Amino acid sequence: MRQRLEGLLQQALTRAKEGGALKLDGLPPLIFEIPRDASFGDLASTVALGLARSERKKPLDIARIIVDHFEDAEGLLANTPEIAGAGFLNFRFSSNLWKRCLIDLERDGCGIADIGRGRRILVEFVSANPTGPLHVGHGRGAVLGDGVARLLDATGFDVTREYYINDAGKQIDTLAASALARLRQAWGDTCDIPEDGYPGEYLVELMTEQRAAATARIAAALGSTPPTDAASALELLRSHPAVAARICGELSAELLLARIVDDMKALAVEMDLFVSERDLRDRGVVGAALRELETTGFLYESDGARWFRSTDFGDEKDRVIQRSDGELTYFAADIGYHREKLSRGFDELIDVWGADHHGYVARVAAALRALGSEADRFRVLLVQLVRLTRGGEPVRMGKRSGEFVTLREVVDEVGADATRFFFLMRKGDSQLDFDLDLAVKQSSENPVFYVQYAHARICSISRQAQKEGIGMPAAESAALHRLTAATEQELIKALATYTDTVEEAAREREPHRVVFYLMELAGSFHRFYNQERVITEDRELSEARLYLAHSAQRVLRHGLGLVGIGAPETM
RNA sequence: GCGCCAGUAGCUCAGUUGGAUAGAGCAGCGGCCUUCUAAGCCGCGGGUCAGGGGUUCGAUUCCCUUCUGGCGCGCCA
Repeated sequence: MRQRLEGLLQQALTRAKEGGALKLDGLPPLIFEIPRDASFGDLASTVALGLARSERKKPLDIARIIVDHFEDAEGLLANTPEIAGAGFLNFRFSSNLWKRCLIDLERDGCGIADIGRGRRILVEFVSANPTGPLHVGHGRGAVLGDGVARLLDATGFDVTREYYINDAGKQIDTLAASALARLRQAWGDTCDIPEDGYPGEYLVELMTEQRAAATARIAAALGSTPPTDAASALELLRSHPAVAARICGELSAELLLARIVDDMKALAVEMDLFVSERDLRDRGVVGAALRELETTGFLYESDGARWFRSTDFGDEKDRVIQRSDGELTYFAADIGYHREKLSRGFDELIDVWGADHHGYVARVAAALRALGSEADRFRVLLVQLVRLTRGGEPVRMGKRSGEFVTLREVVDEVGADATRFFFLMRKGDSQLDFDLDLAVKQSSENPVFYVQYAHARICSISRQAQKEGIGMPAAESAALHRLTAATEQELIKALATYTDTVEEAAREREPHRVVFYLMELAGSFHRFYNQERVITEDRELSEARLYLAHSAQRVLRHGLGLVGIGAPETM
């Protein structure tokens, strides 16, 4: 919608400049906004207000100049732009222009602009350690990352979705020790899991289930025959704890990752790539990154450790990348990983992290700068943790206690659509209260149904129309000028802002804007539906309304697809 | 103590790179189905945009400050 008007306004400014009426040193931003009050027109621009200072003229005078140079050869506007208030330019659309807006929606992808132009973006998200099932917080990150990826995809970016597997380091060691203890327990041993191990029930189930397979794998690694009774199995596990732990760690990480993948799939989230930390280390990626930093002089030794000079790029303090005991830090691995991302030729890197890691942003950004990347090629989207409540009572979560409501439980309870919708109803960096009782209800309080219902209603109208032999008119021949009722006008306007909304959401990487738009569009449709009948005796009017309803259906389906939610034909 | 994010209606939250009279959902009250799906629609009430100062034609939006909440500040991951 904005796009349609931008050209005209730009031309007026150019003419004014050529005629010497305006100086226009730089390209002024053409800011359009939808006026709150319909009496101010359909679209307003504040460009005259913005130019006041640089032109050293009164906003009203500038507005006058712009209007004087304004030409509308195609009759897109209902009248010449009005000047109002301090210098607003108010534009009122002609039915001709509204029609074009609706026709635009018929193009591929609803006519959304190609703002990406094929730029390659890597979106890394979830990346949960394979040490347990996903919890609700992971789910929010998964849905946000996936939503951003879908948005970028729809706006012409070449998107890759990636999951980084932390399958090396301490957490995996802890998992290995915990899994081994559970395996021994499964054979009847009375041993405890380690002090700060993973106490969750899922590991008990997993290792009980995998008792024979895990033990056989350990035996195979040791070159011995698989034990058949509990006594010899325990004998094997006790006499070779290191090998047993390693195998237990590998096996459980493998199976837990498979479970994570399955949990994401249940939420309609799928990755293009999985990158293993261990694999990166084995390939020498981390070492290469550190050597590069060494060569370029960003590393130094102090107190027996090696530090990265992250303060050179705005971090609060320098960070250790190799401890005095020779062990590389987690940060070192992350530097390697991000350098490897750059080496794959992406134009931009997006990481979705839990907000509790925000202190980490500056150092990774610093590392990327040190490796030669521009500052704006890396962006972190932070997701606040989810506060889960049930019956008003907060549900305690956390791997420490081993008791938490898993993402899978929530999805099984309320469905993928509602779960995604709830997660995307809030801005990523604001806290989210997820009321399970509310989400389970599947009643009118649950807004996802409100939007889906609008879509299903339109499908129902289509079926009815078909039954009565009323066909969809071609866009050009539809009598859209007959759609003059207030609810019809409101619906047309809502539809016309769709592409603007999507483009804005993509630019800001904020899928929640699409969700809010869909709720508003659904509201506009429901009001229209209640006010006017689509199928009437008046053939021409019926077809025009049918065309309008179909436009709404197309946008609803597209928008729901953008946030990964189904568009049901019946409910 | 320092840093990041937040504070908007009873509750949960939007608020379009600073714009015109600050919005939605839920909760509360009252209406609307012989007609395309009532999981819907219409109406009513509800605010010191946490407080204070500054920047300017104009501030919920930007800057400073105070208060409150969450998180982060390790040779942990």
